[in-house]
Amino acid sequence: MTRSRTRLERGRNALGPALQLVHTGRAPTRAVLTTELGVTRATAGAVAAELQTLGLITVDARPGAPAGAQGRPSHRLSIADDGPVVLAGQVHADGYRAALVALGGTIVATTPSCQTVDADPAQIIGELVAAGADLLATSGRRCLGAGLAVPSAVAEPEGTARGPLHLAWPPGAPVRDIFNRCLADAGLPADGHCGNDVNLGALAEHRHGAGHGARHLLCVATGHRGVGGALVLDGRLHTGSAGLALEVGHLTVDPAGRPCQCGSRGCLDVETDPLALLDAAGRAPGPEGSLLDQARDLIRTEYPTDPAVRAATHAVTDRLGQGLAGLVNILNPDRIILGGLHRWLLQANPGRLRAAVRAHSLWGKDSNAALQPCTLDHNSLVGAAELAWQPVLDDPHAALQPETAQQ
Amino acid sequence: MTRSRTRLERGRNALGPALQLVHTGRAPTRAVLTTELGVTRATAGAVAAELQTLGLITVDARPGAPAGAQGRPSHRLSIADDGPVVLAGQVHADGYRAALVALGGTIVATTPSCQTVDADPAQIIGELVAAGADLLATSGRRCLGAGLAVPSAVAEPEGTARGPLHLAWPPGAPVRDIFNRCLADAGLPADGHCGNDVNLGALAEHRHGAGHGARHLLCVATGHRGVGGALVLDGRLHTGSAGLALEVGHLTVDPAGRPCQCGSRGCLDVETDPLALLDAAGRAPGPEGSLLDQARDLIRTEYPTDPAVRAATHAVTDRLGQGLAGLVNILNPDRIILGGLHRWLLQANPGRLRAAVRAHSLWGKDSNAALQPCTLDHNSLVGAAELAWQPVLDDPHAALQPETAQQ
DNA sequence: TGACTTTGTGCCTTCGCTGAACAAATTCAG
DNA sequence: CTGAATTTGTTCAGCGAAGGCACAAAGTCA
Repeated sequence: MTRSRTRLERGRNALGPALQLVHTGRAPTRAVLTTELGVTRATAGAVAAELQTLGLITVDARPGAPAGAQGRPSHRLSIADDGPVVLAGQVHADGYRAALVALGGTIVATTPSCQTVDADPAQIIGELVAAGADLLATSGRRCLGAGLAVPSAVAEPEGTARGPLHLAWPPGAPVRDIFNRCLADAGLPADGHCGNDVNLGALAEHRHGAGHGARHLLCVATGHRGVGGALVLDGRLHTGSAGLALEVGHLTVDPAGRPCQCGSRGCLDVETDPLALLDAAGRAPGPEGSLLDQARDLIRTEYPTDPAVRAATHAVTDRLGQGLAGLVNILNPDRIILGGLHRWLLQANPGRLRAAVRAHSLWGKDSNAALQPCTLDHNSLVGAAELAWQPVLDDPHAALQPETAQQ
Repeated sequence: MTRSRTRLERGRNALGPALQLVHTGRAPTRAVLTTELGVTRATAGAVAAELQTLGLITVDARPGAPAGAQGRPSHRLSIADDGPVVLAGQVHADGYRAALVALGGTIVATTPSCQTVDADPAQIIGELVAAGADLLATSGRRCLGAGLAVPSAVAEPEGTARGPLHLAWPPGAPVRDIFNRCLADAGLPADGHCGNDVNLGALAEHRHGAGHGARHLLCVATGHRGVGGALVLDGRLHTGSAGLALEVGHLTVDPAGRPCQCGSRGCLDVETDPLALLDAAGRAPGPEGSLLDQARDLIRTEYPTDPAVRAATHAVTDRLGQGLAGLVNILNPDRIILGGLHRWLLQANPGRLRAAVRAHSLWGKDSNAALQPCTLDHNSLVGAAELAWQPVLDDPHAALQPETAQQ
C-alpha cells in the first residue's frame, strides 16, 4: 500500500451526487451543497475538498451567494477551469461536428459544422473522431470519455442505429462499435457512448437548459425532416426497453392528411415538418439553405404580414398542438421543450399553440405542462457529452483512477 | 434511554429492500437474499432476524430450495402467517369491495362484491370502510394502512378524482380526503392512499403476477366501458406529474370510426370496449350480466364457430393491435399485460393480435414486447394494498414503530 | 463596537456493513 | 458407512463514512 491516505476519508458515498449538483449548477456554494445532499457541514466540506484534490472543481474564497444575506458568506464552488473534458460528436443529415465539453456542459472547443457527401458511417465517424483528437491535442487537457449523437434511434444494448429514415445510412449500422473502433485508432479511451440526437438534446436541456428542475420532461423537435421525441424522467433519460421509445413522429394528427412512408396518413412527421409549412404557405423549397432555415426565415420575416403565411403557420401549429396533446394524455409531463421548427412555431404564436394543446388534451388545464423553447446551442452535442460524463458523475473516484488492482 | 439495544444493529439500511424481495417472492431463502441484496451472509442473516423479530416474516428450518443442490440447504423465508395486514378497497361502476391483504399480496379476507345504487362518494366509501373494519375486527390482526382503487384518474397531489366519464360520480371529488375521513371515523389509521384501478392493477401484476421482473411494463385494460392504461417503470408506477398519465383511451385507431365523447372519432375507447364487440357482431346488449361478461361469453362460446363473431372479434383485435402499437412506438415496453375484454381478445387469437401490433409498430419485431394476459384475481384490490404497504416496504422499522420521539 | 447569524473545520462517536473464522447440514465418492 | 467437498448460518473484530459537537471565522445589524 504505497499511497498513504490523507486520513480524511469522509464523503466517499456522497461524492457522485455532490459532483452532479455542481455540474448542473444546483450547488453554487458549500452551504447549498450541505442542504441539497442532506448531510452535515463537515461531510459537505470533506466532499468538496475531495472533489478539489481530484481536480474537478475549485473553491474560491470569493463570496458565492448573491450577498444581502446574514452570516458568514459561503465560498463559491465552480468547475475547474483546467479540468478534464470529454469528446462529444454529432452526426447530422449532411455532415458532422466534434467538440470538447467540460463539466457544467460548457463547450470548450468545437470544430465548425463539417459537410460531407460520404454516406459511409465508418468514414464520417472516423473524420469526426480525428477532428476531435486534433482539438484534444491542441487543448492539452485530459479526456475522460466520448459520446456521439446520431439522427436515428439507437437500439440497446447492441448500440446499432435503427434508421434513419431521412439520412443515407444503412439501417442496422453498429454505430457504437464503429465509434469505439475509431476512438481506439485515434488512441483515445475506447469506451464511447452513442445516443439519438433528440434524446441527448433533451438530456442536455434538462441538466443545463430550459428543462432544469423538471421532473417529467418531454422534448419534441424537428430536424431537417421528421420529428423526434424524448422523455427525461426524474433526471434519467427514458429510452424504453430497447432504446426505441418516443418514436412520436407517427402520431396521427390529421386523418385526411398527406400520406406518410409509414403507411398511414397525416402523421405528425409529415404534417409539422419544415416541408409541410412551406407547402401549406404555397412556397416551393428553394435551393439555398436547409429546409429548416427556409421555414424559420419564412416565419420570422413574413408571419407578421403575409396572410397566407399566417394561415399556414396557424394550421401547422394546430396540428402540432394536437400531436403534443396526444403525448400529454399518455405521459402527463410537467414541461415540454420544443426544438427545431417547433421552437419557432411556439415563439411565433405561443398562445395559439397552448390553446391547441389544451383543446385536445383530455384533462385540459389540469394536465398543465409548461411549453418552452429549447435554450442551449448544440444541445445534442452537450447531451452526447453528458453520456460520456455519466461514469464520472456516478463515481468520480473510480472513473478518474482506473487502476484499482494491486501495484 | 430505556430500551437497551440488543447489540446486533446490523442490516438497518437493507431492511426495506430485503422486505421488498421477500414480499415479491424474489427471496425464498437467506442465500438468495444474500446475492440479491449484494451483501454478506452475515448482513443478510441479521436482516432476516430483524424482520422476524418485527413479526413480518418467518424463517422455517425446512429446506427452502427445491433440493438437488449441493451443500447445506438454506432455510425458507416466508411472510408471517399472523403478521399485519392492510385494508384494501375497490370502488367499481356499480358497487364496491373491501379486503384485508397481507404482505406477499395475498388476500386474507374479503367481502363479496357489494352492489349499491347510491352515487354519493362519501356514502359508498363509508360503507366500504365499515365493511373493512368488520373484516379487521373478526380477523384480529393489526392494520398498518389502507388503500383504495377507484375507476378514475386520481390527480396528485390533491388526491381528487378527475372523472370518471363512465360512473355517476361528481368530477373533482376529493376521494382521498373522503377516504381518510371515513377511516378516521372507523378508528383506523387515517393515512389512506388512493389510486386509479388500472394503475394499481398494473402495480400488483408487476409485483405478484404476470408482470414479474419486467423493467418497462405496460398494462391496458377494459372495464365495463372505456379503456385504461398504466405504466410501471423499474418497479415504480408512472402516473405522470399530476397523476393523469396513461390516458390511452383516446388514441385514434380508426379515423372513420364511431364518434367518441371526447370529440374525436374512432378512439380506442369506443372501438375496443365490450359494446364495440357486441355491436360489431350484430348483438344487442342483453339485460343480464355486465357488458364485459356478455362480450367475454360471446368470445368463449361462439368465437370458434360463428363466422360473424369471428369477424367481429378479428376486427376489434386488429384495432386493439393498432392502439397498442401506438403505445409501443412511444413507450417501448418489454412486456404488455392485458386485462378485461382485451385479455379475452388476446386469448382468443394471440397470433392475430401479435401480428397486428407488429404491423403497426414502427420498429416491428425489434421493439419486441411480450403480450400476456393478466393473472391475478382482483389485481386492483391487491394494488391498492401495495399502495398501503409502501411505507412499510420503504422503512419497516419506522412504519411499525411510529413512536420515534423521546419517552 | 458588540451582539447575532451563518459558515468552515477538527475531533470523537455512532452506525452499519465487511471479512474472516468456525460450526452446521447436506451431497458425493469410495 | 466414512470422509471429503460444498454450501449455509453465526459470531466477532474491525473499518469506512457519516453524525454530533465545540470552536473559530467572517460577515450583518443595531
